[in-house]
Amino acid sequence: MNVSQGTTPRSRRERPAKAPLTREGIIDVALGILRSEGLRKVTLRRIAAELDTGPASLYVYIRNAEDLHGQLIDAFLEPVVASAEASVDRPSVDWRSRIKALLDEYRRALYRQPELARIALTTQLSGPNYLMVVDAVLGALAAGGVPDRESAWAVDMLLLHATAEVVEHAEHQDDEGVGGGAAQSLSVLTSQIEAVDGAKYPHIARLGPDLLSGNGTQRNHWAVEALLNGVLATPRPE
Amino acid sequence: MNVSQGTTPRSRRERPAKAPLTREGIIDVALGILRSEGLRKVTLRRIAAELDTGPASLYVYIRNAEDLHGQLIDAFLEPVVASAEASVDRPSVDWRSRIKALLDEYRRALYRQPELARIALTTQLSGPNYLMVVDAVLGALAAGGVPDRESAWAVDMLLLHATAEVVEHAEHQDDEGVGGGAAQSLSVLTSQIEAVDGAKYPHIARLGPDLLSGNGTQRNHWAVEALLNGVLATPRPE
DNA sequence: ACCTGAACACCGTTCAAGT
DNA sequence: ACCTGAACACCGTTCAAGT
Repeated sequence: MNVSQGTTPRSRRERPAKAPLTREGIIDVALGILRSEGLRKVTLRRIAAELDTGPASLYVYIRNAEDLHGQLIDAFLEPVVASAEASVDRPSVDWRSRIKALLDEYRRALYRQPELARIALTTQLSGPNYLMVVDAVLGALAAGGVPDRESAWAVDMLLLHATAEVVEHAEHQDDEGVGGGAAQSLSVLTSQIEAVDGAKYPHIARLGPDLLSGNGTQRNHWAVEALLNGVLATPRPE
Repeated sequence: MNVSQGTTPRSRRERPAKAPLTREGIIDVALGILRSEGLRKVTLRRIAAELDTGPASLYVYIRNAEDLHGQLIDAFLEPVVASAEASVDRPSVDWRSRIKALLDEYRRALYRQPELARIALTTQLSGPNYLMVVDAVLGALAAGGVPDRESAWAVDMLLLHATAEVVEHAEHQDDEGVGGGAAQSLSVLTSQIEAVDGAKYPHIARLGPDLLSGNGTQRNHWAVEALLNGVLATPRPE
């Protein structure tokens, strides 16, 4: 039961405070809203309301809204770390497969909340889970015989590529029309490319719809493979 | 002179309409605000005010705010196209150098307005200038002997990497403290990495500050080199 | 068809005042 | 030191009503 029809005006003490007013409590509430309603609803006003206070109170614990959003990413990276730790126990697995699995898991985690991927790109990540992912990738690169000098720059490329891919290909939340959105935009894109002026854009016209071929996983596995081959073949200057 | 102290209330017809109420006029005004005050100020309300009307009027010509923001990118890509066309006239230049120059120019254009880079990542670009950049990269890849099948996927990787790099490394506009922001955050990062727990993150600890070595151009040229080597060495599956 | 005033339903952040 | 009410200065979008 517990259905309350008609809002009591100004009922300030309906429930006990869900969480204490601490940094952790604030992040907890933010994660709850994020999981149930998406990042767009994770606003300072909303969090404050959930904690039965005003938005001004949060500024004792957080610097600003972006600071808070950045904190949320690390929590979403937990499953990636879990799978990374599992893979360390099985070092027999090919190092390339290990990196691919790691990055697949990383992308999967971000796809769960693609708005976070955009934030991951702009804010400097330094949470424990993110560091663990970086460390795991470095470990696999070392196992594959990639020298440290090149690994140092390669890990950035690999994670940057994975993050950007999510940002680019995530469903730009439609709020409506759940099915077919991606498929439709693909067909729109295909006809756009087929209609391209061959005189102005000869190479696009020549390749045509093959520019859009393959699914996400296929393209990504090829991309990672190419990235690794390139890293192995390209010494860092001087 | 022309100093008007004290605002006349409701002075609706102070100046003649700056631009006609058309899609082009709207984009023109938006570009003006973008160049002089940054993307954050390019709001529908602000544009409408500049056109002496209300924000509701804009919805006859644009679908929504994101639609408008997407339109602005192509204008910023104009210098890239100019340099691309110049390089086509000098096909003697090494194809790798041509791609590097193209991507340098592309990144430079986005760095002028890094907020646009973020939008470039999320919205499906199909403006004439963007298509021209894609075509130029494809042309250079073909000149380098990269097979069409691989070029089709490689062009995406190259531009995705370039765009993401801008999003990641752009000064997160401080609104204050113009100088030293990047340098300071680098030193903060360096000390963070030096303080990392070697037991938990052995690989990060081993590489240490070398993870952050090199400047943007050095890292980017190496990244493009590695990307190209990888693309040349990695056939697309089946 | 095009345009608009006004409203709706919100934002993040600051600050003086309280405890 | 911590917390708050209230204000400041905004947003994008919708819609009934006008022309």
